[in-house]
Amino acid sequence: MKPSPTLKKIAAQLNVSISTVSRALKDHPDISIETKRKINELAALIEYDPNPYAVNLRTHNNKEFAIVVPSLSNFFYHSFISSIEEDARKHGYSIFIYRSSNDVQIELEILKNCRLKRVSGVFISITTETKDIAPFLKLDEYGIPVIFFDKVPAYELCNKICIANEQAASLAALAILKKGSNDVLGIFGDPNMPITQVRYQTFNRVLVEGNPVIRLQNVNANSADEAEQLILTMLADYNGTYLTIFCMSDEILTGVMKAVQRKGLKFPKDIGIICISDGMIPKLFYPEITYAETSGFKLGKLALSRMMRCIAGSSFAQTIIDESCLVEGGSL
Amino acid sequence: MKPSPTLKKIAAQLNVSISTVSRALKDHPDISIETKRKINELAALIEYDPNPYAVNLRTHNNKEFAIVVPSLSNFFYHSFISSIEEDARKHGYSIFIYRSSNDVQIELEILKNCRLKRVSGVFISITTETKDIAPFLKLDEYGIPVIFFDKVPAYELCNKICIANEQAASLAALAILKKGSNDVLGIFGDPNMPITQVRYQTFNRVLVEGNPVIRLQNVNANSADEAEQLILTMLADYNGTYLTIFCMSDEILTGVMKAVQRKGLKFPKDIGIICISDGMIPKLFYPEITYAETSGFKLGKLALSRMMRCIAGSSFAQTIIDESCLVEGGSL
DNA sequence: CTGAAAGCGCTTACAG
DNA sequence: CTGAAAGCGCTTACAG
Repeated sequence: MKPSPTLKKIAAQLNVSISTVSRALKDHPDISIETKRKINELAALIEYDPNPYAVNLRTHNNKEFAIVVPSLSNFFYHSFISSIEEDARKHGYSIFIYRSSNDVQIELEILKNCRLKRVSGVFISITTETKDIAPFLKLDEYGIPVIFFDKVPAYELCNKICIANEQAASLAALAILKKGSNDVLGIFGDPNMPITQVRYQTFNRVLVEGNPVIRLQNVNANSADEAEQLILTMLADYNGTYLTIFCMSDEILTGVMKAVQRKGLKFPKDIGIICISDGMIPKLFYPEITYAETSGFKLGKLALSRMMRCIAGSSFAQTIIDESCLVEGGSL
Repeated sequence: MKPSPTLKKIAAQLNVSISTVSRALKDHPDISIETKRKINELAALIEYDPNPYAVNLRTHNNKEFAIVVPSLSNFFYHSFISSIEEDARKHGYSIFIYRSSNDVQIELEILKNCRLKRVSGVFISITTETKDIAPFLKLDEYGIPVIFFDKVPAYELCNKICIANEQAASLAALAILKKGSNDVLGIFGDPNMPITQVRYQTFNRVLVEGNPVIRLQNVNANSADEAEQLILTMLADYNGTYLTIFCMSDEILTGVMKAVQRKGLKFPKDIGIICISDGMIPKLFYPEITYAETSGFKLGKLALSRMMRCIAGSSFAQTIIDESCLVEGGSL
């Protein structure tokens, strides 16, 4: 195991003090040009680079962000991570990835880890069970900014970057109204999750406001498989051309598409489909599925720029809502 | 910004030396039970945790792995990352994520970063342009084990965890032979990539060995869109029931499925499809696509266990090839 | 323009 | 059983 070059070694070789080497390498104005030249030359030659642990011990400044998500097998989070990574690298930051597995206990451990490592900032999508805001405030006390994204706490005095759930649900409802569909089936995820509630309420409200006599039915499914079974059962005798299905998420869509394909239904002829999605799954089908977009990528950009402002000193808590938009496929 | 608790503060409050506190907290046998009790109590109370930067400066042991991949928008890498993260956390390790964007220059920067941070180990899937093995050997000189996975260098004296490309291609070919198909279209990615070459050669060899009079055509596509256009053109007049298509990757499959859906072809009746995949995309369709499995998840498990052995002192270079297996859908 | 010294928070060989 | 001291590799206020 090769020892790393240090200031000490450079100093010894050039018969100057460690202080001088340190200053020369950071281009301190006090040091003479000639000394700087000599030192920089040798440093380049032996590939000196400061030990970040020693630096951090003095300056408390590493360049590391942590991203904490409930799950890693999720396209939305991937594009968020991907988006952050891209910009972070440009700013010289490295990224820690942590997964809470939607477990509050693990989440706490991770937060502690972030605190111990004195990361420069934390991006987190909290678990569905997270009620206690204290551990986050604690990070703040240690000067570590926390940016919540996607799944955010109700607590107001914090930085949140959210998907426009209401807008997305509303856009989907409006698209259905515009299409003139009179029979609508809404399929939603876990009814206890705030995101489900918001999407459910908005979708229903907009739809009924727009068409008071619409025939609207809503169901819940906790997995793609459940959604598939539900649709198969509900459409057992279906051979019409009138129904429009709204899928709250990619997971639901996946199950619904399985059922629709199994029954050999064609859209938009036999059945209409619209969903809220990041866009990856909808584009796998032909015709592509029409969706209201929730972009992890755009969310990442917003989150990072908010983070950089926090690091620059802004202590102002802010909630930013990313705009959604309708992406038309041929499924409606 | 709250100052962190330190050994010094504990020592001062209890009128003992810093050394004693340090030893007590790590349950050193020298320290009396009573002293340990007092110290541990106070430490727990003020939530003391050692500063990892100070520890590292002394012990050169952080618990951090880096994962470097060419791209983050890739299901295979995600399941690899997800797999590593899971086990790493259990061992107390944190994960840095780096993306090279398939750019050698960025890859070099990342490797340097890993060296400076003295990570405990690096998992890397190299860029298609990476020729120079020196930067990796350098990490090794600094005592940082490198585990290559998926895209690995030709160089022999290193640890590689590979997908069973030959086996997967062979399994796909055998499945087609078993099915008795006489007309086969193989669609492959970038012909300059070793992975393409291996899959191409094996697939063709096994198929022709098994059925010397088989009608076999091969084409290349560099993207899903290109694959879609290719198929649309080639199948412009197709209305038979004889063709079987082999897709080398998820990306190719995505394009092919677009075309197949567009033309309204049913499998397995009108057309047969088989691919090499991690399994996510094939399961979105009905019937599900039959595929030879390449599991990022299993690869991750293998890579991590190899890494742990390297850290434990094994300097033995080893190439491990993950087994593939055929997952039957209804597309063949 | 340069250096000696203190200190960041820890660990550990040495001494008692 | 406990402590003083050296040192990991750096930065920076102070002195000259």
